[in-house]
Parts: sequence; structure tokens; C-alpha cells
Amino acid sequence: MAARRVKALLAGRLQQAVRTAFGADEPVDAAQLQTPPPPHEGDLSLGCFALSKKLRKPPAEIAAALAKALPPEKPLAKVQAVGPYLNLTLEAADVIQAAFGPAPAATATGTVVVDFSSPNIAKHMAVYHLRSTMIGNALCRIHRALGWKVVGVNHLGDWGTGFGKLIVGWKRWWDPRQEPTVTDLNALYVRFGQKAKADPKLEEEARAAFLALEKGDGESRRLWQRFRDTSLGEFQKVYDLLGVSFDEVSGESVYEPDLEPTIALLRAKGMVSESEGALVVALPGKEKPCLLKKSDGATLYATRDLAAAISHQKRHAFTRKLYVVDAGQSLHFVEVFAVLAAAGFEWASRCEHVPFGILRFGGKRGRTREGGVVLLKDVLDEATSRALEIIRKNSPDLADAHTVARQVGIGAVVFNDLKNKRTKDIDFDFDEALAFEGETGPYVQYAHVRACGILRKAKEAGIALDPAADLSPLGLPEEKALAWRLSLWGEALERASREAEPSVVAGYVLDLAKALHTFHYKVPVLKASPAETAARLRLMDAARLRLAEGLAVLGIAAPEQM
RNA sequence: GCGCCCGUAGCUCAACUGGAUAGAGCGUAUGGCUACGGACCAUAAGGUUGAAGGUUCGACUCCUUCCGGGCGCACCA
Repeated sequence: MAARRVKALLAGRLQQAVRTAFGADEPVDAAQLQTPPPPHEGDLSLGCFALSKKLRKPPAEIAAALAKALPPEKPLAKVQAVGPYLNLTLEAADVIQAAFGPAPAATATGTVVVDFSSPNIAKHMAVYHLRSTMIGNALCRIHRALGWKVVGVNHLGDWGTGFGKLIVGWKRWWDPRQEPTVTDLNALYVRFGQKAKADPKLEEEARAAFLALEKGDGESRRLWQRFRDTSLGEFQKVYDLLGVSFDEVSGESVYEPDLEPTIALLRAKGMVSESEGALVVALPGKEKPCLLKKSDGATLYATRDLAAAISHQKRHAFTRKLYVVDAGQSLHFVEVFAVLAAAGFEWASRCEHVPFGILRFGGKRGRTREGGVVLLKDVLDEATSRALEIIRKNSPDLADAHTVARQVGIGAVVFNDLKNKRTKDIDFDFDEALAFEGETGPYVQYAHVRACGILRKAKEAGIALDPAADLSPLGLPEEKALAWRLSLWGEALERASREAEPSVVAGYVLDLAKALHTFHYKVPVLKASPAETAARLRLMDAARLRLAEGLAVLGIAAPEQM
């Protein structure tokens, strides 16, 4: 767990070397130690460009002088100056020891509120909901792993004029004795849209129905609650499949009572004005204002987000709030944060929009070429059945094949979603999302499975895993590479948190799986001397645990067989 | 028109935030089944990093302009 410790130690020593070589006291930051590109020898490298500026000497000269001044003791096996670079090769034994050193205590003490998933009531969860859901879920777990207090919030789209339409549709076309599904609700909504084209009176009726709902009319409220419960029940099935949970399931409706006080608060600060019949906040330096109320008096999305933000800060005193919402809504968040800042809330700067790219099908946004919405559940089911097919072929004797197929199939879809930088647009492709070879979820799971297999076999042979086994028999390049990768975990997590970027963790887990696969291929664990077997089992077990942990952070299961 | 995002191998993407000869996977070609699990390992071919300038000892990365794609730009969320 301690690549950082090794780097800090070496940075300190390098600083000392600068002192002895040049008599100057220049700081050497551990972050300057980077990994040299492949053809070059070494595990860490210092480019002497910054020192060159400070010391006013050519960087190559500095590298050479430091190579001499740096004592080649303990973790260092070799020190060599290559042009302006100082390349450090670490002793394999020390790298391996470092990987098993105590984990640095979690230093983060903040609270992060993560706002994610946020599906709309009376609509299905479609494939494009996967992005917010899994990116947000991963961000929650990344911060928990770092020691943050995390509040994962599902801010449902459960309010707005759409519910007036739904209520009207319900009253006209639904037999209330029947229990509706989400499909039924959605159909009512669509039907309303069609009928309203021919009959404008319907729109008026819908507005009235929503007004009644806002005023707390009993029947409207009961209907709305029913729609909400039905939808939530269906969402939950998908969340169960994905292993996603929330600390707070709220929604826009929850902040309804806060809207007037929020507007009053802004008004008291003299920020609110009227424009074209609407209530707005003018934003300094912006051409267009942020709307609080439509000219008909109804509140808007921005108003509810303002109220929700204020409420979250009051209740959780967050040090960071992340909104995992697609990039198309960037302007909305710019405006909301600007209003909060203008209102004098210093915590406005701690709110971050975490945008992600648009999902498309063959070039069309959110829909297939045929115009249908692709349901998330259908994709997950398809992935599961494809995985099951492969399991039947490769592991016909596997018990509980269905469970494993679900873990592998869904793992493939989720990993595919998280492996790329989130700002990239995605043109969803079944064969790509459901690929099981190469840089995929199943590839990572398979590395874990192979390690589990060897551990199982060891147990059958009566060889117990010794968590305190002597590591000194280790030293092969594959073992060193594996250990070094293990010790980079903390840095990967921190970067993922800093950039709110789960793909950093996905990349880490892929690299670790690659190192483990190579290890499995090249290094015999059980067909070795007892001391080697014990040490390799311990190393392999650490790698497999880390893979499981990394996958868990991404919201992906790590089966023991597949 | 203005603002934000994207443009890297045939395809999908990396590149530790300005450092070395730009790296992976897929696909293609080849090798490894006397396999601690082949959903794997390995070798090879494949590049003017959209274009042109600029800053710098040094640019995929920063600045300017342009080209191409996407998304926004007050009463939807």
C-alpha cells in the first residue's frame, strides 16, 4: 500500500543529495518521481529540469551529480543518470515488502454528498441511466474507501407539470381497480400527449391538476404517491441487479415546502427581479438570467435545485457536493452555482457538476434507430444470457451458473461504462458493451477467479495460506511488478477522488489484472519449493483481495469461479 | 452568432496534468493446449496526435485562429 511512502523516502534522500552535491537546499517533491517509459530501466525517475532552473546548471549535469551523491542503499538497487533523467531501480525485495507494509491511515475527514441516478417517475430506467447511476455509485465508494463520510442521494424527478398530465390521463383512461405498471403509466403519459394535440383543453386541465397537487389536494396527492411507489418499486429491481443503494432517496417534491422560503431569501438579498412576467435572478456577466418562476407562477428545476443545495448544506455541512448529471446540463449548474455564490454562500464553490458524455444508439440520442427506448434491465438481461452461454461452454460443472452469469454479464456492462473518461460521448454498441475479452470486466474477474482457483487447490492439497509467510523468496520480475502495482492503490483512489473520475480506478484494476494474469502464466505457485509456494500464495492472495476491492468500488462483483 | 465538451493506430480508448522512442484492447498475422482455469500469455504490422501558427530547453497536453462532430443558449427536467 505504500508506493507513496517509498516515493517520500526517496524524495527526502534526493533532497539530501542535492545538498551534498550542490550545497543548495531545494525541495524535491515526491510527485516529481514518475515511472520511466518502457525501454528505459528503472522504477522511478526524476527529470532534473526544475532543479536545472533553480541551480542554473544543465539538467544532465545535475542528474549525473545526483547519481553520484545518492547513496545506493536499501530500497535502491541501481541509480543511473540517463541524459537529464535520474533513473532509480528499486530492489525487488523492498518493493515487495513495501506492498505489504501497513496501509497509511485514511486522512480524509470531509463529508461528500453525491447526487446521482435521479430517474423520472412514471418512466422506465433506460440504458442512459446507467451512466449517472454507476459513476455516482463509484464516486460514493471511492470516497468511502478514502475515509470520507458519504451521503449518496437519489434526487428523483418526481415533481413538475408532467404529473398534472398523468393525473388527467389516469382519470380519463385508467380503470383504478387495476394495478398499473410503469409501462402503463408511461403509456398514459404518451397517450395524453397525443390527445392533447387535438384537444388543447387537456393541457389546461393538466395545469389545473398539477396546481391541485401542489396545493395538497387529497386525491391528487394519493395518486401521485401511487405513481411514485410503483416507479420506485421498479427502479429498486434494477438497483438490486446493479448492487446500488442510496443513503437518501428524496426528489424534487421533497423541497416543495422550501421553495417559497428560498425565493424569499434571495429576494431579501435584493437579487430577485421580474422579467417578461417571470421571476428571475440576473447573473453578473451573463446575458441571460436564471429563472425561479415561470410567468404562470410555477417553479422550475433551478428553483428546486437551489432549495435542495441549501438543504443539503444545512443538514450535512458538506465539504464537497457532486452532481453526477449529463454534460447537456452544464449551463444549468453554472447558473445554480452562480446564484448560490451571488447569495453569499461560501460553500457554493464546493459544489461541482460532474458531467458525463451523451449516450447514443447508432447516432441517435437515447433511442434506437427504430425509435424505441432501450431499457436498462433488458441490456442487463441480455448480458446475463450471453455470459451464461459462455459459462455453459467453458465451465459446464459450475454450480450456481445463473448467479455467476449475472455477475459476469452485468460486470461487463458496468465496466465498459466506467473504463473510459466520463466526458466521452458513448455510441452504445451491444457487442462492445457485452464483450468478455480484452480490457473488460470479465477479464478482471477472470484474473481474480484464477487466483481463487489456485488457492482452492492449495487448500485441497493441505497447504494453508499463511498471512505472515516469509516474503524473501520472492524477487522475480513478475512478482515485483505485481507488488508495485499493489502499492499504487492509494494514489489511484486519491486521483479518482480529486478528478471525480471512476475510470482511474478501472484503469488501476485493469493494470493489476494484467500483472496477475502474467504472473499466473509465468510463475508456478504450487509446483515450487514450500517456501516459494508460501510466499507466492501470500502475494497472490493480496492481489486477488485488491482486485475484489477494486471491483467492489466500481460496483462489480468478483466471483470465485466463472 | 455565443458558450461548454470532444477530435490520438482500421475501430474503441490511454498517456501520471509540460518531459525520454505517444501506449493498451479489439481486429489482422504468427507462436504457446505435456493448461496450478486458453474468458489467458506472447511476438509482429499499424501514428505528420484534425490543420496552421505561437509560448518553451521540451507540447497530445498551455495560448491564438481555423476545420470537423456533439451539447446547450428564459418560462421542460
